This record gives sequence, structure tokens and C-alpha cells, in this order.
Amino acid sequence: MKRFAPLQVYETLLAAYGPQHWWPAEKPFEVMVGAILTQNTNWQNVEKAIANLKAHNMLNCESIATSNLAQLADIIRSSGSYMQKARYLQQFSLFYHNNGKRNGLMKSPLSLLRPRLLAVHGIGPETADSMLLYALDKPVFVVDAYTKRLFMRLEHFSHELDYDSIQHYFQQRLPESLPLFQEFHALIVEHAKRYCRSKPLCAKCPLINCCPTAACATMEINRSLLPDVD
DNA sequence: ACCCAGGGTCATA
DNA sequence: TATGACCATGGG
Repeated sequence: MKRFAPLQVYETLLAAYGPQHWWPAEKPFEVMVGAILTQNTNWQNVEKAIANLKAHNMLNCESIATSNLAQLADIIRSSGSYMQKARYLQQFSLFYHNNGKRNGLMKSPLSLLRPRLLAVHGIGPETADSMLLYALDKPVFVVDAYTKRLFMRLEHFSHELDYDSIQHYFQQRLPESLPLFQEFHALIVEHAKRYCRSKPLCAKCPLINCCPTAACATMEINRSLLPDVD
């Protein structure tokens, strides 16, 4: 079986799209709030919610933790599922405050930090890893639906695997580099946005065989062109 | 009108 | 343990 190795996929996407610079200059707490708000939600809707929080001077853990639930929900309404997310934000803000914020959290190693984040109601594996990667400088590989779909199509997985197995698969095959993990996840999302939703663009897709539809022109390329793994 | 978006939780079998 | 319902807005 011939297929792109994970590092080759990364290099291909980076060459095609350039660095994405996700969450470059924002404060860590803002990044983590965004990670919760973006759950199953378009990022544009999250930006509105964050701007609204800023406008109310509420983009800090003290204000959110002590805010009125219904009022908070109304402020983040554009992010969808707003009652759920308002509770999630309050629980997380309390956690963040009680654990010494970023400096306090940074003291504990990844092996202890990740389970602690997962223990917060509303933070699952993808949200936790996004926080670790983009706010706490931990080199972890974020697994999302795009990642699963893309590497399923590239024939790395023959069937559905659980989150931790997929994460382990990538972390075993990639150099442990913070900027690489940060860029790779962003590049996968960017790639999916560009090429996995609109068929006419498939002819320019830099990844061979990443689209299963018959209409996709890249399917015509001979599989023998694909390099081996390892 | 339908589908999805930078998921997670909870109830059911 | 493994699916399914549910959350709920905004853009295509």
C-alpha cells in the first residue's frame, strides 16, 4: 500500500497554503474561550461572540465566573448552543482562576495538565488539546473531524479509531515540534475548507486522492505516483 | 429547505 | 460500549 506519510502531508499543505498563524497575538485566556465557543460552530460566529465579550469588558475569568448566566448566554448568543456554552465558560473560568491562571497551569507537566482540563465540564479531548497547543505551548497533535476524514481517504486508517489512538499515531510519526503541531492542525482545517466542500476546486487540490467523489479530478491520477510510508 | 461549522454531554439499550 | 438526541446560531 502506497500513501503519503504524515510529514509529507504537512510539507505539502504548508507549501500550498503557507503558514496559517492561528491565534498569534491574543491572550491565552481568549484563546481558551475561543476553543470552547467554536465547538461545532463556524469560527465567524465565535469572533462575534468574543468581540461582544470584549465590548462588555467580560473577556477575563473573574467577570465570566461571576457573571449572570442568562446575561452571559445572551452575550455569546451568536456562537450557538449558548446556554450550554455559557455554563461551560463559567465552569472553565472558575477552574482557570482557581489554578493560578496560565502561570499556575504551566507549572504542571502535560501528563497531569491534560486530565485536569478534561475534568472540566464542557472540555473534551479536542478542546483540551487545542487549549494545550495554542494557549499553553504544549506540543500535542489535535485530532478533529477533518483530520480523521482526510487520513481515512489517504488510507492511513481502514476503520474508525478513537481519539487517543489517532493522536498517538501522529505523535509517533512526527517530530515533537510546537510550531509544527500548531501549523499542521490549522493547515488541515484550511485544506478542508478549500477543497473538501466545493467540487470545482478539486482539480487544483495539492493532495492526491484526498477526495472520494467521482467528480474529483485528482481521483484520475495514478496511485503509483504516491510515495511509500516510512 | 437543507447542511454544516475548528464538539461534548447525556440518556438509552 | 456504542449509537442517537440534543444544543442552536449564521452562512452557504
